[in-house]
Amino acid sequence: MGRPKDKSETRKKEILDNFYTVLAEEGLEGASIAKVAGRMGINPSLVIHYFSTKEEMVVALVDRVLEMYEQTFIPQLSGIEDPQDRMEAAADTFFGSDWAQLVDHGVFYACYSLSFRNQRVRQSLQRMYSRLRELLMAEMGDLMEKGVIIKADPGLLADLVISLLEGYDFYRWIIEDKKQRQEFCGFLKESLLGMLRANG
Amino acid sequence: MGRPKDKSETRKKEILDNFYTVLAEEGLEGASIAKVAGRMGINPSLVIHYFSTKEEMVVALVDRVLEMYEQTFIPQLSGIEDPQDRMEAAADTFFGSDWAQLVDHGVFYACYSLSFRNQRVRQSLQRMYSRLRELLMAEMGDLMEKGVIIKADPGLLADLVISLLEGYDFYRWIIEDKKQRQEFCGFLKESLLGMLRANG
Amino acid sequence: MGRPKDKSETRKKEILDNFYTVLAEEGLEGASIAKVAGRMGINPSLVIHYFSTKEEMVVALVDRVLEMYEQTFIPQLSGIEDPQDRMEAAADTFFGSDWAQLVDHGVFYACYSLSFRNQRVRQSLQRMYSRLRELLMAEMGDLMEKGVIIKADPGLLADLVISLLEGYDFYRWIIEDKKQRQEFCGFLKESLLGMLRANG
Amino acid sequence: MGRPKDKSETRKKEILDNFYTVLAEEGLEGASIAKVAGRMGINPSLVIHYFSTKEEMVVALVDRVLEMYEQTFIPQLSGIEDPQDRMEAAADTFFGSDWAQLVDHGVFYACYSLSFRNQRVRQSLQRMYSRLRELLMAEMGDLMEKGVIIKADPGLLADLVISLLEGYDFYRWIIEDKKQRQEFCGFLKESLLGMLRANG
DNA sequence: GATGAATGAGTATTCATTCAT
DNA sequence: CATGAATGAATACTCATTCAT
Repeated sequence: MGRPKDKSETRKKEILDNFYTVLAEEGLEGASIAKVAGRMGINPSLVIHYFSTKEEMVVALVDRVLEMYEQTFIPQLSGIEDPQDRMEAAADTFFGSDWAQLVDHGVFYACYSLSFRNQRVRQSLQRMYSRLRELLMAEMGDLMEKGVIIKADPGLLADLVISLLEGYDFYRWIIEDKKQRQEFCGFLKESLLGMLRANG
Repeated sequence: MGRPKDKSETRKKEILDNFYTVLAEEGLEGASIAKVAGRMGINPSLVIHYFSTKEEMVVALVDRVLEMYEQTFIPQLSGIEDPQDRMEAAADTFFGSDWAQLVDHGVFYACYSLSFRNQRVRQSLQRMYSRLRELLMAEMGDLMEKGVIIKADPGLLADLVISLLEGYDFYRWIIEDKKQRQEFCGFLKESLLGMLRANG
Repeated sequence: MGRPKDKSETRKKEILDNFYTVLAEEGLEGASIAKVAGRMGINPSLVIHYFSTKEEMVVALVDRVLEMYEQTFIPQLSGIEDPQDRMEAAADTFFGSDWAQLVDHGVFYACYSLSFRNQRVRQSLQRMYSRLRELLMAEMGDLMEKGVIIKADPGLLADLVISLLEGYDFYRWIIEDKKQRQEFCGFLKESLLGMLRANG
Repeated sequence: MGRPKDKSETRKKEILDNFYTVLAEEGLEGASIAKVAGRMGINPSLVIHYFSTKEEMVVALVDRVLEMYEQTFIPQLSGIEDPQDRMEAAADTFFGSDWAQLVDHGVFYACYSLSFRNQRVRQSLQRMYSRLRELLMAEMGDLMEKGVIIKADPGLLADLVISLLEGYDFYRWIIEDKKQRQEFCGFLKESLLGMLRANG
């Protein structure tokens, strides 16, 4: 089945991989079709042959990056029976180093940055976060029912989790001291769990 | 006094203002010396006469932007006698629209983005956040003494406030619905205050 | 055969020809990619498409110029049976007007000048002169055996010939008077032959 | 006397010295008023204040360089009584390292190179060489009278000396091996003396 | 005598893209 | 599918020079 399409698909992926690397190394300002092609040892026109336009390539990359995020948090938020355990596993995921190192920080913020001028990029971002939010909401609802966490608007709770998570991601880069960063990470996780956990 | 220096200084400011606008409109990838000069109706080489390099200009812009932030949060965090009131005033500042609209979002994240490849930019960012952190720590210490907030490591509390603040700033852009955004803002502020306020 | 390569090669030659002319007319300081392209009615970026850098183009030009020299003295130093005749033919070549007008004087000294700051250019020059020296040495050895010239270190004799030749080339440009120049040329040739010819 | 003019003169000299250095380091293509001023820590406009034009500065430099040559060979060719000794002293001067290192090689050939496009530069060169020639001619005449050297047209002999000298200067740069260069130098000097010395 | 503002043309090089092969 | 020729606009930056102070 679909042999020719396969080749095209793998080529596209290959190109996006190299574009990703260039983006990580040189930022939005420094990323160019020529550099991507240069890294691959192919002709720049070939890159355009696959993506027809630089914008198309950028959008494809953003989608790929966001997909990577998605495919990480989806499996992590399931599979554990005990709700209390599951909640903590989720927190571990978000504040763990796997998640943080999943996508190059510079690349992610380049995408975010781009969303201010590129509507398609912004929509991709919104789609991704809305899926994450939905997942968190379902989770929250479940945990509430089981009495593990406070009873509140699940949507707002999800928003809270997301912003804390992103705030952590953002601020982590500012803290240079490794020990301080680790302490900060632990404290943030505890604070979040404390906030959610119903208590009396 | 200091007439000649004045002219140079005002010119530099003028250039940075225009650079800021270009950056807001076209992002890092689209910002160029020629465009800045074009907006001002001057010759590109004059821009270079003042900032001998594009990098120099970028760094100057970053410093200017961060200074704007700083000069906003410093005065806001003082002047109110009653500690309880002051804490709420601070929260209002951070989650209020003034703060959010102080610096163009795209510009701020362009600066942040740049910090991944430009050491000087990163250091400027770190300097700014370290000042904010210090201020918050002092504030926290004070509030703790007065028994208004929970007793905890003031440094960690400051970190928590900063990440919540930045998480809010980040995520706000994703939420398109205005009403949802407002609700989210209010909820976040309340959550923060709730976390800080000594439980009991 | 080799059609595609042909096109590239001829284009490159075409560019070098025009570069040569620009160099002759405006010197190293005045030669620019834009001027070369301008002469050809093509886009400057096309020049860079072929020689990815100005330096690369310069080096190619130098090699081409030196090749022209080489391909002139190689055939001249052979083909005549009688050794005495051959020696005089060689002298005629070096001090004749063909050789002198082979390569534009200004261009040649521009290349030489460049060799002080560009290692590759210097090496090209050295390679050319070392070939000329080898040829002369072989010739000298032959002439010595046949008793036509003095017996001496052939390497040193070759060096002597080369410096006299270059001294002539250099100084010729200083002498404005045509008649004086011709007399000087004849005298130099005779002096050289006298020096070589075993005295009596 | 002439205080203000003095300052102006020393300033000019200072500028030319720095220009010379820049020329030696970066060649004709790389030399610019800005770089000269940069080296001196003064404003580029000040350089133009003294020389009004780049060309004027270049011409002044050429004259200065040639003057340096002149002021070296003039004193060397006098002061020794015995004619035989004087001739050998002269040869020592020309083929000695002092003369060779007097003016940076790159700078000298830059000047020579320039003479192909700048009439004033060419004339300066011609003036210098004509003085050298005159001096040599007088010397030759004297030596002929005294029977130390061959009887021939002194003008042609002077031309011969000059071209051998310049050929040596030119070719020395090509020979990389130090030992070979020294041998070559000695051989050239001997050849010259042999040629001049009355046969016998 | 010296500085600094300003210009305008010029530099090499890079860019995304199109087209023919 | 892939290359290479070609373009034209853009990039940061340098240049010599003028002018006002």
